[in-house]
Amino acid sequence: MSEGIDPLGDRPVYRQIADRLRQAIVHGNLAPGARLPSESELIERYSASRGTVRQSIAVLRSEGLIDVVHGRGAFVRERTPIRRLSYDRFARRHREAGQAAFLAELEAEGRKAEVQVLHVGRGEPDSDIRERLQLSDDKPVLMRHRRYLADRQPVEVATSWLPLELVEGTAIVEANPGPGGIYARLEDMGHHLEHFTEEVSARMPQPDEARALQLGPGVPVIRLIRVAYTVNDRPVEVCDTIIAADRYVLSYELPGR
Amino acid sequence: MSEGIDPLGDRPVYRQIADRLRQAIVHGNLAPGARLPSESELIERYSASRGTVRQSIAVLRSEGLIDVVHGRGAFVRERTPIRRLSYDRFARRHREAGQAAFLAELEAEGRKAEVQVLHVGRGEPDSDIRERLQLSDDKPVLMRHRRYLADRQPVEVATSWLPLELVEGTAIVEANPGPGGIYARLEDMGHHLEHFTEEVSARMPQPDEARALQLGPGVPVIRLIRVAYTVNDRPVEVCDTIIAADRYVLSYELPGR
DNA sequence: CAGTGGTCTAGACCACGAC
DNA sequence: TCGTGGTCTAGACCACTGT
Repeated sequence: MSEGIDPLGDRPVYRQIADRLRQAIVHGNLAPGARLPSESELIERYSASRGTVRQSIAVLRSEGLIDVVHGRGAFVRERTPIRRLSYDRFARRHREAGQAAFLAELEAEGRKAEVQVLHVGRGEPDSDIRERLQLSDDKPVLMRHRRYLADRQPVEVATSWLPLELVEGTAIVEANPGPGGIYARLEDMGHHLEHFTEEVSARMPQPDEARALQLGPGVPVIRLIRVAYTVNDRPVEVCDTIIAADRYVLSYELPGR
Repeated sequence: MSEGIDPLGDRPVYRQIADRLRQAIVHGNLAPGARLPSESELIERYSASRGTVRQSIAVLRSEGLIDVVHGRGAFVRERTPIRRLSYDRFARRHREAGQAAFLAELEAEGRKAEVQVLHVGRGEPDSDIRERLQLSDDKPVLMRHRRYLADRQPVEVATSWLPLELVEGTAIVEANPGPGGIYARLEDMGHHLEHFTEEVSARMPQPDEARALQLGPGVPVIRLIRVAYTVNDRPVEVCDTIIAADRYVLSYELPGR
């Protein structure tokens, strides 16, 4: 029973099988959460070898369409747009209310937010980060590395870099910088944050990122590099964030002129 | 010669091989453009079967680290941040200068920009697009589908949706809407564009997107949904853009308060 | 032509999950 | 225990790239 597969066609068998399964998924014949036919079933249905069938499964995996669980089977992944970052994320009123951006956002949605401070101390940023900080090579830099969870699921890891001479001896070098986070502390110190820039790109995760964010295969990450500027366009912080792309939507507002 | 691979370890052999190769890539021992050892070489070096070696190559492929060319070999992918969208992308002065945003940007960088209008006509948007347009189901919608190239390489495909009753009989329903693009035409008609929102997410491409953008495996896409508003927060256009993530960086500016 | 990667097969053993 | 997917092997034939 070749079931409409053409072993002699231009398109390889494993792709033809993947096409069939993909069709079923996007057309809803296989709903989110549904189990795909097992490998044995596919072998029989398409008269293909196990290797070929597994290759077709790998295609759908790399497309992020399914999750495969050892001993259970392959399942259509749930399509969840989930959350969004707002463009007024860094409004001063949030800092004054004693809420760091992440906590404020999630609390507004009734979610449980958690911040894990993984490391705080002197660090050596990549040259492009240092460049954004406009800091010469001999100046020491503070690194703050942390992970953010929403409803116990990791959603992003972030690394902040600040000139050490600016923050030495303040709460910013502590694991817990106090209410409102480090931006509130910078404001306390008279460093008013005038504007921010954000650069957004996307790529596949590195293995350590996939681990830290518990990413399934076929899930990319969004990389967000934010620079916080005080008066005179002086950069005071660079924050390098890796976001699980299946759990986030970023939202921005742009002026028309 | 197992070359330090442990066939009995917890970590599967193919992953151990992938780890070695990845190390060489990120540490620069294998520079961008360099050729990886051939499958035969890896088989010998690690005393593994061809299947296992190919599995390790597949890992690096799915991570977007290498490109494999039939008959030639596997090559370390070039890391090219390339271009960036600016936050003043929709400044009115560009429209007045008769330049649509994409063309203006690339020209400023000395690149060759091209726009291919693939389809213009009535279309049926998804319900979430219609929702963003704030248009009831019975109202007809104009669809403009196009592809953008930079230096002959496709970088994004975009689909714009506009209320048909707003644009019927204007240049906006033509393949070529004239200097400054459709935003300039909307302004001509008195629809001043006051602000825009952009939602950014990322995922792996669907097969048709991979084809249209000539994406290699392991390259995600950025999805950008922009809504253009005229006075009274009235949405006049929704633009749904799929961007090759290895060719773009998006750049935004945020106020501090 | 030789060397490369692309596809496919048939079989083996292992590890996980559910009953 | 049985069915599931995870890993690995040895071999085959094909298609593309370069000389």
